[in-house]
Amino acid sequence: MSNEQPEPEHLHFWSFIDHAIERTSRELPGIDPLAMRLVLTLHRAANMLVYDLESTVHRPRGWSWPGFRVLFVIWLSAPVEARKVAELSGMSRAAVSALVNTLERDGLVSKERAPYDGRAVQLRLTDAGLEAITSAFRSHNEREQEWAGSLSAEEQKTLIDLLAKLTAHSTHFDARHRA
Amino acid sequence: MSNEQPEPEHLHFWSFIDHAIERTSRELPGIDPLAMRLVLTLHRAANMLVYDLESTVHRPRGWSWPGFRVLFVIWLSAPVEARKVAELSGMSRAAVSALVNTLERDGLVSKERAPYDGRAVQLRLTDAGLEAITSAFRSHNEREQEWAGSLSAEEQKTLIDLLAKLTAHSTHFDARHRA
DNA sequence: AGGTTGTAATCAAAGCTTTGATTAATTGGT
DNA sequence: ACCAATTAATCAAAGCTTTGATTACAACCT
Repeated sequence: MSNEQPEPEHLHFWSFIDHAIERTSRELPGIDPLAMRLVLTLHRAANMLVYDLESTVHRPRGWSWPGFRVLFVIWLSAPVEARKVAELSGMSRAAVSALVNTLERDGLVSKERAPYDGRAVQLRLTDAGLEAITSAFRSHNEREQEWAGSLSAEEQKTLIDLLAKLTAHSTHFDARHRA
Repeated sequence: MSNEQPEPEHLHFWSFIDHAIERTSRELPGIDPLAMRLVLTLHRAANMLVYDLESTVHRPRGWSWPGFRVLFVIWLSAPVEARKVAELSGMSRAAVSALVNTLERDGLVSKERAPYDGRAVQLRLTDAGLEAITSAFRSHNEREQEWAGSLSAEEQKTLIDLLAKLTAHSTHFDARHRA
């Protein structure tokens, strides 16, 4: 395995996946290049999407993508326990706890002890939080439409079905998940 | 918009996307539910994949997914400037700078000033870094095969093509990207 | 009632990421 | 030769995330 390829100038963002697959499957036996391309492509697509939505929709409003996700879940299920927000959003409980602190500091979320269980905390949106999430959500969905518009409705459905199948089957080989 | 739905106990990870789409498209006119489902499904699939790979392959070896990504890029393009690593991996230059510091501290990467440009830094793997990345990459690809195995080869190709189309077309509506 | 076990939330330490500012070196125009 | 504009890397501050430990409360069992 040589580290002395002298021409990384010829590598670019769009060609790197091809290069990586060519190089690794040539040099390492037993690699599955299709699985590798699937994971690299999926990760890159999600990253680009998140970066674009965060920088065009959320940061200009003064908040983050994780903050949006938490507000979104609380909006659709309030009053809701912090534990549930973690489950629904796919975050850890500690991450939700930290995030809710900043959202509470910014006046978007209110927190109070559950009357039926002294351990649990119930979360709700404040009026400002409700105003913020509905406005941001519209803008967010407009941007989602820009992205989805790359594909026909049929293609979008196919993509959704394949992704759903991928995640559904992850339960068949004991994929690790949070909590 | 009522926040007083009293039964978030009936919401669960797998049904939340359906609930969110039903609720938002009922209450907010002009929302595109298909675009929304596409983005939610894509984000969730990528998150689950990353979480599983990181917790089964990388953390047990004592490193992180971002560390793996940087080692991977350096492996396939060394000697390479930090700026190029940022471009190829889709990270910011500052993130690469910070990450390379920890990889250097851990003895996996070496850093030296480029002879032809006093600003640039050239990165290479150390022997330990090369050993680490080849071993981790095999294990990583085995896990990728578990995930990809949920789909037939034809389905995998279709999924890759649709994701590639999505990202390729992102250039047509001035999607924001790093650097 | 008392004690064990389990669960919700939070804390602590470490790491990654972001934006914006700073430093240093190169390039290009005059 | 000189000065302005770029460019590479890094720094600084703030925020998010992770794992593992801690605190507080609840449930169960005898």
